[in-house]
Amino acid sequence: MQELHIGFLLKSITDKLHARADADLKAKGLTMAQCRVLAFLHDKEGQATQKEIEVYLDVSHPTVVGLVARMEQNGFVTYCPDPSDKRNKLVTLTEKAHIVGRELKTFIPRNEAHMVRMLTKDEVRQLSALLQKIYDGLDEHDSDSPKSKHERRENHD
Amino acid sequence: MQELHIGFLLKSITDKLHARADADLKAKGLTMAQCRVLAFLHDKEGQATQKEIEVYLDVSHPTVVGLVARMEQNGFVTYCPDPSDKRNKLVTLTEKAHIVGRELKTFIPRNEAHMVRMLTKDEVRQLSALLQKIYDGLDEHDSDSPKSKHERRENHD
DNA sequence: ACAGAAAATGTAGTGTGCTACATATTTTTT
DNA sequence: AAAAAATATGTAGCACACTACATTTTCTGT
Repeated sequence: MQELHIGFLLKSITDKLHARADADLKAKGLTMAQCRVLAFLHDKEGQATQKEIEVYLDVSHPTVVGLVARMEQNGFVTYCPDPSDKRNKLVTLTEKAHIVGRELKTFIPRNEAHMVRMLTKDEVRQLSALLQKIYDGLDEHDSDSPKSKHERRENHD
Repeated sequence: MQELHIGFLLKSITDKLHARADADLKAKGLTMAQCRVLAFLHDKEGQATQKEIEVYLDVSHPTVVGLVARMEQNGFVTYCPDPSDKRNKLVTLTEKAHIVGRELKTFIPRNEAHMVRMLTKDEVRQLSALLQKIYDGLDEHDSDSPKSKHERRENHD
C-alpha cells in the first residue's frame, strides 16, 4: 500500500508547472491562465463571451471576471456588452495581444511537452487516457448515469 | 495530435478534487490543505515545526504560515517557539484536533480512492508511476544531473 | 402580455499558492 | 570572538480558485 498519494502528486505537479509557467511569462506581463485565455481568443478569431471562456477553461464565472479584468488592465483585451444579447459581454483581443498571441500559442504545448519529456509517446498516451477517465468520472458523486457528463474539452488539441 | 492537453486535465482534476474535498470538510471547519497538515501532525505524534510541514506539503513557507495561522484561529493547533532552537516554531495539535484527527486520517485516502474508483488496481499503479516520473523530472530545467533531486515524498503511504 | 424561470454577469469574502523582501537565530569561517 | 553564511520564520502584495448572493436581460408558459 504505497500507492494512493496520487492526489498529492497531481497537486504538486500542477502547482510547480503553474509557478514555472508564470515565471516564464512574467516578462510578457502574462500568467498561465491569461495565456490560455489569449490562446483561446486567438482560436476564436479574437472574440468570445465570458461564458465561452468559462466553459473552455472549466472554471467558475467569478474566476473569469477577474482574469478578464486583469487582462483588460494590461491592455490585452477590451470588453463590451453584446448588442444582440445584452447579457453577454464580448471580450475582444487588442492589436497588441493579437501579435503576441501567435507566439504564445506555442507556449502551452511546449510547456506540456517539456513536462512529459521523460515519458515515451506511448506513456503519454496512457497517462492522457487515465486522466481522462478520472476526469470523466469526477462529477458522478454517487449517481447512476455514467454518461450524464457532457463531454467538454473536445477542442483541446 | 489530439493529446497534450494533459496540463489542462491535471489542473481541472485537482481543482475539482479540491473543491469537493473542501465542501465535504466544511462541516468540520477544515479545508483539504488543513486536513493534510492535521494528518501529518497526527502521524508525528501531534507536533512538528513549520519547516517540516513545509517539506511534507511541498509548498513555500509563506503558504504554511497562512495555513497554520488559520488552523490556530480555529483551535486546531497551538504555536510556540522551540526553546532548544528559537528559529523553529513548534506547531502542536490541540485535544480537539487530536480527536478529529483520527477520523480525518481516513479522509484523504478515501478521497483518493474515490477519485480513481473507475480505474483498475493496475491502472492506478501505472498512473502513479507515470506521475512520479513527471514529478521527479520537474526541477531539472535543462540541467544534466537527473538525480540531483533529493527524493521527497518518501513518507506518503 | 405578464409573471416567473433561466442565463450571463457582477460583487463580496475566503483560502491557498507564489515571489520578494525583512528579521531573528544558529552555525561556520576567518 | 567577530564577521559571514545559513536556516527558519514573518510580512506585503499579488493571482486565481471557490461559494453565496445580487443584478440584468432574455426566454417561457399561461
